[in-house]
Amino acid sequence: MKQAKDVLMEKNIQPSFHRLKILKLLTQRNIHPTSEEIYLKLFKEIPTLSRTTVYNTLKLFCEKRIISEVTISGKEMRYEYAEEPHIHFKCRVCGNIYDVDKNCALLDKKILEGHKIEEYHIYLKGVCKHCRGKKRPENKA
Amino acid sequence: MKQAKDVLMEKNIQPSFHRLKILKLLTQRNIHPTSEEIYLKLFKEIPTLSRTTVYNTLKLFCEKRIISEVTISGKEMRYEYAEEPHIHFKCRVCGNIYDVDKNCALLDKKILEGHKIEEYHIYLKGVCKHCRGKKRPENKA
DNA sequence: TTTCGTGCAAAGCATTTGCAAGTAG
DNA sequence: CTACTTGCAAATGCTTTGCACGAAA
Repeated sequence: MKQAKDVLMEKNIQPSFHRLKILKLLTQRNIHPTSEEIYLKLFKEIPTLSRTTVYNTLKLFCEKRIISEVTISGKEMRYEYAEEPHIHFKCRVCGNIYDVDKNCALLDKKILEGHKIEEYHIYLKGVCKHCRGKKRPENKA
Repeated sequence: MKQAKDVLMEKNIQPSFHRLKILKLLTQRNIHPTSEEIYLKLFKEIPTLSRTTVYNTLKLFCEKRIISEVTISGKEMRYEYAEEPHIHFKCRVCGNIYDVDKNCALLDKKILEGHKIEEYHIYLKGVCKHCRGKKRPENKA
């Protein structure tokens, strides 16, 4: 795994303390946090952190294609550090988001019906393997 | 094509004037309007229409699985009347959303890595065939 | 010294909610 | 009469913006 500092330097972004913290948090495997989740988690370590900085940083990282937006929820934006496109699954019972199987022929296509494809966002919804056995599955999200 | 009135009756929804108007608008082919677009369009014919009614109706239709939510934009919710799952493409230059090719093996799967799939949302982003020839493509959305 | 990173507070925008009035069976 | 549909206005929640302070190059 590339060093967080190098990732930023390569994109001509000053590797400030806050930016490094936010990027390191995002490089954890299989997480898709909201800006609020990022803020709350880092706030414990950095009590001076502001939501604005989190938003500014996420916006900057998205523009520089370091992270990508996950719009699976429709309610709030989620973010992930993704080096290659993959598929997301959201469980309507527990609300968890899982990364699943990458072997999708669709992901290889660069042109489809004449349109140039730059980004793939594949969102599946249903009931996850952990919730399928539950007696009374209730929608959480 | 089924009659709008019958679609609602089958789901035990009173086919009120407003509901029929909203449903009929949504059954047009290949459109993915926001609630605001629906409101503005219908407001011309129905000056007493309120945004609340549009929201209430869209929520009801979603719950009854008559329409589905399209979260491709991340900014605002879009809606569509979709009888079968398909793929959406959003052009970052003109902002238009296109329905594309349905032949995706993924769409046949009911179970993936143990998770039960109930909904498919496949969003592609890039530059559409109409904008690819433009001199200075600028992001619109 | 000039630019950049940060943070507060206010504003913005899409959506939801509480409640009251009107309508239909 | 009773339940449902509608609409206004206020509230909510996520995100953006304006602006000022302070640190870094």
